[in-house]
Amino acid sequence: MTIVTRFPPSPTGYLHIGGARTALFNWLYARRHGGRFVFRIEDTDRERSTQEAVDAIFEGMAWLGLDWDDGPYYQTKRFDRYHEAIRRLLDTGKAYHCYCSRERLEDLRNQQMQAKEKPRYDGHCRDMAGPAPEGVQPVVRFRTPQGGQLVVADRVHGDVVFSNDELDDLIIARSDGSPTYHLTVVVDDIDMGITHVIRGDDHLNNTPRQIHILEGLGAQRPVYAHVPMINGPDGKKLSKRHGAVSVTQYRDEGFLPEALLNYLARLGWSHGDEEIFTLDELVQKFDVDAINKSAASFNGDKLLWVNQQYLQSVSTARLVEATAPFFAAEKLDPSEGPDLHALLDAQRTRARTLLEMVEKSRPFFGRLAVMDEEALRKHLGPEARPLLVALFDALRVVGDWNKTALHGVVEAVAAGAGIKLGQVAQPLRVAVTGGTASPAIDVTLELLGRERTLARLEAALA
RNA sequence: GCUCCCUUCGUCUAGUGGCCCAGGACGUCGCCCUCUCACGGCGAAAACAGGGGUUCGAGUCCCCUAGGGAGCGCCA
Repeated sequence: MTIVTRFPPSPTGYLHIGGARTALFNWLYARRHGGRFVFRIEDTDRERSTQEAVDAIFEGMAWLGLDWDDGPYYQTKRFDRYHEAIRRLLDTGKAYHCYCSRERLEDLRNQQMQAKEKPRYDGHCRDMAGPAPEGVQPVVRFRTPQGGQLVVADRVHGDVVFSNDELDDLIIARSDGSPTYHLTVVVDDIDMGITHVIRGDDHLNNTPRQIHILEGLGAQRPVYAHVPMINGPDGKKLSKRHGAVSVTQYRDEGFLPEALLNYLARLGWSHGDEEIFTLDELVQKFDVDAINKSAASFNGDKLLWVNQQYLQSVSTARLVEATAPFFAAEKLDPSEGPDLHALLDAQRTRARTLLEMVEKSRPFFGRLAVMDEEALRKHLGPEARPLLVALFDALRVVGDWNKTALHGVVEAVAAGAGIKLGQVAQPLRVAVTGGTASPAIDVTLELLGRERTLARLEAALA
């Protein structure tokens, strides 16, 4: 049997962290088993669905590299199928027309709430005999079996039993004839041959209703796996006030998609003590049975660490490619600086994001815009002058401008002055980069190049 | 309110009755490396929500309590 999973976002906003993880799990599961991953847009809520949101979701999926084998399907283009299903349910007596007014429903609801009961439809029209009321556009309700229980065999939660009496006869078609959510998902999942439904556990309570409809339509139940939610760092529901929730925000902040994916995979899922997984490893090792049951809190520090791990291990070519947008955003022209490969290799252990990597590379471009005042005071006082002069003279005559030669020069100047390497490296560093932190001094000088180094030393002396 | 779900260090988690006076990772702190910042190495503090059972033995099984979450819409 081919395994078919799906990701069905409703386009009411960007692709967020939680959705991305759900998509990832479905994608991984399909890839792992050589199955198919279907992508579907649940846009039946025309009030809230927007084209911008559809585009944003595509953008997020593309950046993450989560591709699908089937779709995208749009529910708004599948109304014929939904009407057909509703018709069939009506014809087989598994659904019925309900003429109750919204007012009656509202009153019923209030009464039940007041009596501290669970609000649910009372089945008023369930067995209505006689002619239909005049001038009322009815809704269609599903006839939920009464009595007995339904057990959802969930791959992460185990068997969850619901008593049918807790469920009421839900509306599957509105009075304007349009289908509602529970009906559309079920019809879609049947039509698209979905074998595994992996989704947030906020849907666990909805599952028995959907199973009833599904079986009412004569279909086989898929395998269900309800994964725990992702909360904000404070353990509360993830929202904008927690900072970045959209995956494209992470892209813009300088995270590598593979790092985000790695981090997300480890939220609610684990494989022994392993932390870093390549995508291939994830595909190989991911399994819904290893998903845990409790909600996870999003931890930005750990994401930063994971990203840093990737920054350190990724190829230099990848770094060049990935930092390009950030150089542009920071208004730095890579062609006006040192060899990019060498630069990025020197910075890769010093940054946790691509953005940070580029920001820290600023001294290697153009002229020194900002100088760290405190560093200047501390390292470039009058006593540093003779040192800088010696450095300038020695550096000016360096033949081959490379790390080894430069290291020799700095060492020689230190020896000449009878001081430690650090005592000359630090003033030099400040003079030449404007700050106290940079790659090793010889590497820094090499990256800067002869011209820039000498010019800055001269400026510092003046 | 009713129903369902969840509960191991601050956080992500390992753990499927004895291998656990609970392991790894992030973060924190200390030390080492070191020309700075980092990387890296070593080490420390830090948890089985509480209470009852079952068992020779419970983080692991059962029950209760507490706390958290979700669902209960002519939203998805």
